[in-house]
Amino acid sequence: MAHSAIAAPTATPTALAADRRTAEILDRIWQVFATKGFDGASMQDLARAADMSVGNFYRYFPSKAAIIDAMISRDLDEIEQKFAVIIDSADPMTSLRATLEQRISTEVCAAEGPMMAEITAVALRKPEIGEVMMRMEKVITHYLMTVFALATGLPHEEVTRRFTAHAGLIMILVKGCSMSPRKGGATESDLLAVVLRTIDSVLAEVSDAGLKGNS
Amino acid sequence: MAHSAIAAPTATPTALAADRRTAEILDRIWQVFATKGFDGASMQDLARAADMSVGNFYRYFPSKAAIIDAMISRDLDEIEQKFAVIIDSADPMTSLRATLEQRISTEVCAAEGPMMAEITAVALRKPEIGEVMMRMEKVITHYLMTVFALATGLPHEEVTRRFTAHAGLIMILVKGCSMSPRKGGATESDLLAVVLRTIDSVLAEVSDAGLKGNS
DNA sequence: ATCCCAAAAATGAACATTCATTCATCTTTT
DNA sequence: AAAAGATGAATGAATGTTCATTTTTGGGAT
Repeated sequence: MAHSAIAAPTATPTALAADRRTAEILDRIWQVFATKGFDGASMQDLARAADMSVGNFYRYFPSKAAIIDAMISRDLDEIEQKFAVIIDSADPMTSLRATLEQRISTEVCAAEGPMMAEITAVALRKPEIGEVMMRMEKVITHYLMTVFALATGLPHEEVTRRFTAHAGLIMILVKGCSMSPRKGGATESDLLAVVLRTIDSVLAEVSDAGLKGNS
Repeated sequence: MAHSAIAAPTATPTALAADRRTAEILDRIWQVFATKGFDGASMQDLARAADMSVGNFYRYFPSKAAIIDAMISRDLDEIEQKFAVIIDSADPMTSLRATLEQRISTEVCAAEGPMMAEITAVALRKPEIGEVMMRMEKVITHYLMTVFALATGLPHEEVTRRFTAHAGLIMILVKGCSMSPRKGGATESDLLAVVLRTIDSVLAEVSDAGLKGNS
């Protein structure tokens, strides 16, 4: 019943084409969700935004939940790519910090905050989507643990035991920044600075554990 | 056009009765919003939850936005009462910390997180509600500044200049906690501890500014 | 190149619901 | 009995979903 709307990349070229098509559709409709909300956006709205007929739209997304599902999967793909770069870098911790700073300060698009807020709200309301979101946070946490393990030299298991909550705090901060009401376009620079300092202190705490443990 | 759904308490006894009535209605319907969302909840849903006819319901709330408006005003009233206690206490900073800890760790109701998430999402989507929410955050910030001023002995104006961003961070943390997905019922205690430690360090930073400035 | 055709993609009208909003009417209060 | 409170059926517009039909695509045979 609960299946990913974006199929895992199989060998079939048709499947790849379909994936590209759904990705293109997502590009066109995500703003509708951001501006009208999950229930506020009608299937006809979405179909029109995707520039296709209603009937055809149903061929790609049988429900709104499937769309959110696909969007989250897609975000996750982006995040995984970024983590791959971070983990491959010479200094993963510094690289992570840089990525987080960019994520916080850059307003990728004015509609990204509302989108994140909407997904968060829906996740708390609909269990099916809540699970998808939780999976995403689990994966992100896992990557963070990998970075922490690399940076401290501690075993992955110990890092997980000690710093999972730190990962949770970081995710709250990043989310909170993108969802904070923007006036001139970006989050107020003062708030941004304080949040960034907080992130630094969280990361420093992790790094310190590595120094002490490896003495 | 933009008016508060809960009228300011006038001298008329009728107005007081009306306020009590709307408050009672809010008590009955806020769960509907939390479980179905802003657009997902229909007027008939809300009227049924309020235990009255649809037509009568419109007499109290001419629109959904008016309901959210009233809910925010009501939350603000609660918050103002808490701040009144904090400011009157012997050690406002410690009292603030205690209140924040309670706010973070207590799950007042299972539906409060979804409600907060929903309001946040709607605020970013509908400008009319965004303004109301911003007013609320402005007021909260003002109260925090008052506490900070009391605790540091610094003038209100200087505190505002230096620590408004700190207030923003605190609000992000509190919001983030109530909106983080709960598994067993409350937020994971580990995450809670880390968040509380962060709040402590933010408050400590403010207090330190007082010690240095008053030397 | 050309023709053919089956599979896939795309259409949009149609149907049954549901929703927001109104209002003539009834009931309670003062 | 006047005023305020409360009712719920009625209306018209929107919405989710389906499906019979049309269009496009891709590739094998001529």
